[in-house]
Amino acid sequence: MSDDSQVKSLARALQVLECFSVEQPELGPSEIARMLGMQKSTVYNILSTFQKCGYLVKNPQTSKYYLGLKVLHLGYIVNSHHGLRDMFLPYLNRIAAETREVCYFGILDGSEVLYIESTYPSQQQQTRNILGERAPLYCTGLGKVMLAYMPEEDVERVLSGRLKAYTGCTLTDPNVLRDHLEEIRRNGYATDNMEHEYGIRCVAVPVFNAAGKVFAAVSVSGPSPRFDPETIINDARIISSILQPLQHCI
Amino acid sequence: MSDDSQVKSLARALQVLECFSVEQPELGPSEIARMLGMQKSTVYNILSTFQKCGYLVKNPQTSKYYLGLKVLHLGYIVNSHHGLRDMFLPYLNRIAAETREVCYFGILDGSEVLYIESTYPSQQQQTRNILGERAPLYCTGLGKVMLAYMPEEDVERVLSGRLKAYTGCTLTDPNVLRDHLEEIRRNGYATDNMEHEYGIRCVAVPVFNAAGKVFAAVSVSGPSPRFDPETIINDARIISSILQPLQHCI
DNA sequence: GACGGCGTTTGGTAATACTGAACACTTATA
DNA sequence: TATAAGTGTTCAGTATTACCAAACGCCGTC
Repeated sequence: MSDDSQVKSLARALQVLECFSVEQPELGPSEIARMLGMQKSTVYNILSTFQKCGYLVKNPQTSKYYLGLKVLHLGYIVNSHHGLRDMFLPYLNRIAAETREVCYFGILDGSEVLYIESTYPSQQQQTRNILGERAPLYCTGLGKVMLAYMPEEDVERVLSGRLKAYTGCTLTDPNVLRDHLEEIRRNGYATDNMEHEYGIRCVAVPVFNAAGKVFAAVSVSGPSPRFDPETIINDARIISSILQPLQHCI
Repeated sequence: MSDDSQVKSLARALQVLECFSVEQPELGPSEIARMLGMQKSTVYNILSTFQKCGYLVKNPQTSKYYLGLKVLHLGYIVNSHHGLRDMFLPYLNRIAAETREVCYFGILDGSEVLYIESTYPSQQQQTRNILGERAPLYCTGLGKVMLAYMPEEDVERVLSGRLKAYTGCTLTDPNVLRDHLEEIRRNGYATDNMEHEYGIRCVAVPVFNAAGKVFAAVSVSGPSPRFDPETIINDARIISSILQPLQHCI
């Protein structure tokens, strides 16, 4: 595992690939070279190789590059291998229908929530793809409920990191958060009181694997006025009962 | 664009990445080295670099590698950039509900259909993720209806390729297919009479971009007995009318 | 206990990826 | 209109480094 057993040019190339984002889906050699402090021509060679292999596509209008459809296929293999989405989707649909709220399914990936799927109470309703989106653990319902059931050392690593305040409601004091996690464990579910986004409240329930460790969570969320204490308890109960057959079996 | 302006080590590394598939989601250095005719230690270095960057994960049980969650994020960016899934999903939900059949949405990618999304008539119904799956053009409803509206030279390139018979119903004679495409253009929709999978029939309608070129298609499919001639015409009409607002606007 | 499989480590050399400058081109400023 | 600053692209030389090959330790089986 020594550093010189790594292919440095590949690591550099992957850095280039990671410059592409939702905010900046199209980039040229100069932009990337500036972002990474690399040579323009070096970036160019990397880009044109990715293009030749189908991972990047060149926009002939702008001469810039964007991520190609080939990466979708890789994502498909991942999903198929994990199989989580397919396994959970029918349950998520039921949760959205019975709570009449938008339902989210996310898994624990390092110190972030990785969103896998969302479902909606009505089929006609406008929806959007969230696969691949990420959010912090400490300020989202999904994240906090996973944090509450994670090993202490992992929790401390998260709490000792930067706790950015996304809204005025975000809990950024590690001590307050520790007490809050204790309360979540008592309740068996977490709430998100507009800690990540203004006006959005949510209720989240953990999902445990066969080894008894939390690895995912399911939430319903919506406009804050709808989420009074009674609704929250009721929704948590609905989610828990629907997810029951999936607990401790993966 | 000469071949030596490419980063060869990157191209090799991407070859390694492409060895992973739905059928073989977990691979070790020896297996990959055999598949590609490369040196075992070379592959090992590439694998461990991908691992360090998060694109591969090592299974500690087997010491083999599998695709990590990071590639999902790249897929998310692609989707967000293209935005097709989000744009089409509400319409696909309506199509599934009104035809009471499973609805598929695929786009043209080279000489294949790339499936983007599927929707189901009932929300509770079991469903599966198809994003990233691919199928040939000449023997699927989605593929044939796109083929019917593609430029002649592209059609000929597909027809001159290998036309594998997936079932006894698959059309493998280029001349028969040419006539068949003419018929599809007359009808405005394509049918798939168990040409790709036994027992499955389907109806597919093309989607055109602002430049008037076909770039995607939508189909409904199901068990063959349900698809009598009358139902087919009716379903085609339903799909066309629901998709109407999306035609020629992308 | 020898063999064959695996993933991993190592050193030396031949391949090659990066540097840096120049190119052709567009856009915007003077 | 001329200049300047930006872009993507090309090219040669050099210093990096990625690959080859063999050996390692480990786990099975024969």
